[in-house]
Amino acid sequence: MSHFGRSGPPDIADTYSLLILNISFRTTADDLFPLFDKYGKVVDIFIPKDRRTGDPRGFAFVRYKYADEAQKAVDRLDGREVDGREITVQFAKYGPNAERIHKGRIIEKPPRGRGRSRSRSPRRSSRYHDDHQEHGYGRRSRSRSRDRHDRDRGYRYRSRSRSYTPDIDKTRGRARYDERWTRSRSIESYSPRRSSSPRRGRNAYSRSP
DNA sequence: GTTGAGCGTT
Repeated sequence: MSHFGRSGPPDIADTYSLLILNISFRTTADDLFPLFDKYGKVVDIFIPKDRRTGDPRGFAFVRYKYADEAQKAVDRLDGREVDGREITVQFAKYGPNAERIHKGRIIEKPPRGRGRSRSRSPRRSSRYHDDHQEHGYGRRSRSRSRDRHDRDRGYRYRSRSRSYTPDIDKTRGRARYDERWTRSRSIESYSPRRSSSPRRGRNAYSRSP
């Protein structure tokens, strides 16, 4: 039975979330359920996936009903070999709503609105500190190897390409692909400034020695 | 067919 995550989170009121890292990309909740359920009562299992490609990111969340069972599972399944890879089991640090989690359990949010003294000065101290954070999405690259793969292919392709005739066939195929991408990109974000630099392209006409 | 630091939903 794999009705996990089929209808969203069932109940995260009194449940302890565990984070499973270093799992195989093909590992599913069904594969982890019998493993974690053996050490305790598993309430729900969720494996986040990429919304663009839809591929799993390589980690899963297992929610236990009791903390003692979760702790045991961490101590037991942590470092276990699953699907040929060693998985890492530990308590979740953050929550689904970006909330803090203590010992795998979500900390209740503080009541807002009522009881808040608005008579206080509007000046805040943590504001400046938070501002120091980087505004850009400097997150870790999900797959740096994949990028390298693409780049490597391009590099090899360029180095290998030394003829003029066979390029036509490939150029045509690539042109169509680029057109499709250009159309998609035009809708998302259009940069007229960029297009207004045809000179650069001509200037960058570097001849291969 | 692949990859490998990290923190979450139809």
